[in-house]
Amino acid sequence: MGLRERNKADKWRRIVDAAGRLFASRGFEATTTAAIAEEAGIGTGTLYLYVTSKEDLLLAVFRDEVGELWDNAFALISPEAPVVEQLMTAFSHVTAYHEQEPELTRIYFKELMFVSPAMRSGVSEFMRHFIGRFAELLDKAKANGLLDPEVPSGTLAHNLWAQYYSLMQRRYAGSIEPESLLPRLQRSFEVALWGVTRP
Amino acid sequence: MGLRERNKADKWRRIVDAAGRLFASRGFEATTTAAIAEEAGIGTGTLYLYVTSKEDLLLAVFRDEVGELWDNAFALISPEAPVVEQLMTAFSHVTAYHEQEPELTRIYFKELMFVSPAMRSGVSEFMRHFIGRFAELLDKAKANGLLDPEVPSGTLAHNLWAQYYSLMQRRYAGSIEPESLLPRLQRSFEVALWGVTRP
Amino acid sequence: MGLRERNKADKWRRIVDAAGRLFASRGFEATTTAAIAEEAGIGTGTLYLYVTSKEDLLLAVFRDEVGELWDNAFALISPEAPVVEQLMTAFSHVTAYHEQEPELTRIYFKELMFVSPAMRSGVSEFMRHFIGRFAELLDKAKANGLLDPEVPSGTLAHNLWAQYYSLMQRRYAGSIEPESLLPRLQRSFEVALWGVTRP
Amino acid sequence: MGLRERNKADKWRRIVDAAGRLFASRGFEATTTAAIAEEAGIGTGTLYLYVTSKEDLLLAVFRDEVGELWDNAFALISPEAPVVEQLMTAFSHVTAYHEQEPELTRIYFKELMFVSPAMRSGVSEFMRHFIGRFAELLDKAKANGLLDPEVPSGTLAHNLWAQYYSLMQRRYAGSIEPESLLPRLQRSFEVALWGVTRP
DNA sequence: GATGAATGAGTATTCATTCAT
DNA sequence: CATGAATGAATACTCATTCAT
Repeated sequence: MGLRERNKADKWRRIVDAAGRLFASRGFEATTTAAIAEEAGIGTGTLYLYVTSKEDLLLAVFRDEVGELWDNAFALISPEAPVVEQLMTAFSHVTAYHEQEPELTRIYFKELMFVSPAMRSGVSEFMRHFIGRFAELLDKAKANGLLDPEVPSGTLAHNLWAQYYSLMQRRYAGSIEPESLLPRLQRSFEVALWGVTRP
Repeated sequence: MGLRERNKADKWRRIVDAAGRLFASRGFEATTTAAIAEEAGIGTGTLYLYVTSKEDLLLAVFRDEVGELWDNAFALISPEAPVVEQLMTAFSHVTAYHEQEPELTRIYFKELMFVSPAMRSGVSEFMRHFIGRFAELLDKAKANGLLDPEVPSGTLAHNLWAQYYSLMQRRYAGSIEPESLLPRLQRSFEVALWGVTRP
Repeated sequence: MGLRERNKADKWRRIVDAAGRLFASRGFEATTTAAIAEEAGIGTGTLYLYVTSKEDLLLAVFRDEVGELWDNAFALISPEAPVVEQLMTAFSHVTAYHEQEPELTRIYFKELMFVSPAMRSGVSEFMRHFIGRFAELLDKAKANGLLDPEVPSGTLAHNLWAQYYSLMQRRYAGSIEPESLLPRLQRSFEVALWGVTRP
Repeated sequence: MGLRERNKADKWRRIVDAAGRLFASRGFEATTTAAIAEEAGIGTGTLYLYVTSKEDLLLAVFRDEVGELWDNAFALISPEAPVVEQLMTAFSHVTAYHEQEPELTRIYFKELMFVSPAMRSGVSEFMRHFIGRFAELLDKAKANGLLDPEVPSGTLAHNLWAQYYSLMQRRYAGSIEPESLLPRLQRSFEVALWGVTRP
């Protein structure tokens, strides 16, 4: 990596960090691109050499933070544990993290679903990736005799994700209390897997 | 009903109809409250004798239209049919209707989840009501021997609703194609009910 | 006074009291006529049977409160005291009272000077009246040998009033500190009367 | 002065001129910021790179116009003339000018006294500056034997200014006739200086 | 006398994005 | 590569007042 490239990578880091900090403390709309540029120590115009829009910047922050978060979450799973336990291990790690930055999380769930066409695929891809990893998890569970081998892993993974997503949306829209999130999630999973898990 | 009351009810109808029409054709943000008032044939200030905000108006339109829609959808169900078929009868009625007004539907799924605190309970209540009706449907299915009586109806109803909601959000965010909506929904339901339906 | 008249006088009292209370606590612009009507226990339209405008109402409150205030202030004066002392007796009574309701006082000095043509004479008359009483006070002082008999009482009274008014405006515009008001006023009067008072 | 700086100074001039013209012809409230921007040949947003609010703009116009006006007024004074004559020379110049733009003058006296906290110091400073110049004038008069050296120049200057200000407010509130302004002012000054001027 | 439903005018300001330098 | 001055679109909501009942 040359000096120029290192310089560029460094700026990119400063931008993503600055944006994350500001979004978390002020909210998405209340954060101006000028403030982000200043916090990152660059000119307002320079920002647009790195991203195409403010939304794009949010996506970058999201991918950076939440991608790593899920990677860590998957690493915690014991493939021999009962399926619901496996799921809860991963999801409770993620929700615990999100609870530390409720404002930023709120933004993710509010802004990221209805995003401009250009960004849409970025979000979809992200989700597809992790839904895919859940499908793999389910396949492994089948191999370990923990799950009915007949049930389609892909669709089941989608369903589980939808359960999670729905609950998180309601949580961060303010419709359900923080403390009821995990119990509800566990019950959702238990019911979703009712009749297909093998002792 | 006295003259004044009839007059008031009539104005309310004109307002909700006008708002629905305009939201559907121009979108939520692009529709000005002044345009709604004009379309309804009242003064701009009069609008606020009936509604506390533009958001409140959207909620009114939603309740008015979608409430009836779901009432009709439930009326179509044959309680003796297999559970997935029952579900698909109701949901396909609803989705078919929504496909006729994609812009308005998009607004519902985009705007109505993250609504200001004052309106939040209105939305939650609406959903809880229809999720409750699905729970009743499941209870009946249990009584008819179509469903494992052990599985908790309430949580299962929530799960099914989350499946629907998730798919609709992706559909109207532009992430999945219209024609794949119903097949995906059916597969979701089949998997969600896997191992708990009784022939 | 017949029952009807008493009723009317009673309502008028309730209106002026309500308006005074609300102006003092919320400010002039922030107080709606509807709120005043409610506080007074009458209908919104009824208000306009007693006043012609919100401004008119402010003037009524002003006359009611400040008229009595100045009457009391003049009653405190000892005509044999040195002129500056006489003045300070009256003015310090008035300013002390005003300091208890700074918001309302602010409104008087901000709103009442530039009032719509219809109300203008009401305000002018009020001031002329009390300036006239100061002129009388000065005439008495001349008779008592406390003041140069050559100096025109009317113009001098106007000057003293202008000194007071100017200081009060600055005080309630926030340009000078409360505690410096009286010392400044006294110095102003001393200089205004420099060379014309007789020991 | 570089090109960019000249460009900026030029824009600032165009803005202040445009605002002054529009305020004078339409009034303060009736003048929209959009109209000012258009008249100045800049974008509506650009205005706010030069000014923090519409009120701030009014203050700028005031300082620009009235500051120069008073500077010219002081230049006309002959320090050897009797004090009242010196004062009238300056004040009559100012009032004559103001009479040419009564609407703008009305705005100054109505809006500028009760201004938002952020702007307050700007107004105070302006007045203090010119009151200070009157104090100097009085000091010179003392040196020339025209004024009792005992009387405090600062307070007397404040008093004279209050006389002027009070009369102007009444004039532009519509309470006194244009033609009576100068005679009243002269009488006010004569009485204010009664017993302290030396032949 | 009393009511209160209806009216409708009216605008400062922000900020994502661009592009000339 | 980097900058930051310039742009301009875009609108919900309040509330004093009236007048039909």
